[in-house]
Amino acid sequence: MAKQTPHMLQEIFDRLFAAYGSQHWWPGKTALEVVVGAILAQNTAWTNVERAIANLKRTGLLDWDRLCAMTEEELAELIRPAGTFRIKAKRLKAFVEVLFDNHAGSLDAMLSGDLNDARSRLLFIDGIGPETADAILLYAGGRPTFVVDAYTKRVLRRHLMIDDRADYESVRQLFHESLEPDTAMFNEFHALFVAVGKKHCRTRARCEGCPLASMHHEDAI
DNA sequence: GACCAGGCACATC
DNA sequence: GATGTGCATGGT
Repeated sequence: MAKQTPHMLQEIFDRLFAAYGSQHWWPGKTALEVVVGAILAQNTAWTNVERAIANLKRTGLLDWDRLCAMTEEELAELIRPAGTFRIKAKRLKAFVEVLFDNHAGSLDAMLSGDLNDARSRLLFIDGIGPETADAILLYAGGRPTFVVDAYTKRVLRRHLMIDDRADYESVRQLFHESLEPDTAMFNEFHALFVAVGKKHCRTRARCEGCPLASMHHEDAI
């Protein structure tokens, strides 16, 4: 890991924000929708997640009590467009079960308290891995935890800031050691990684005009 | 018709 | 502890 990493992360953020501005991810949506979206989005294109959420809204089932009451099979059928729907139905039910059994149905209670404790509680739920846990904590709970996704790794890898096989926790650690915890900034930073990743770092042919182009760079994927 | 998309759990070596 | 595989839809 490069020693100048702290400054580089700040510089990357500054450059991306200057280039793309505020991304407004998950704006104006409820915490419930964020949680459902985070689980449905696993290894799935966001357009498919939106179809599934639209199905839940249309039938009036995008509601904690309704989700708790319905069967896994009914839920699976509604979220089918999101793909891996049987697995995701089980995961949503697992989340809702913990929410009601351990936190009296209060998402606020579930996501509050010591950040590491709250994170551990989420990770203990079947189907909630590190990225989904961090997405829920950051976007639904407003907690300052960094969400490391495929784009984040790809961009950092491409700019020689991480080893190609760096695991999730080590990359997250990098952000938490290098930057002051700041919910709004972490939110923005994650979205900016997706923006630059989609536009420039997906293939080697797209480096033209990349805001990070003059930074240390690896041409190979 | 591959290949990918805002992963995760589980099996196996 | 690292690597491989199933899950499954819709877009490119």
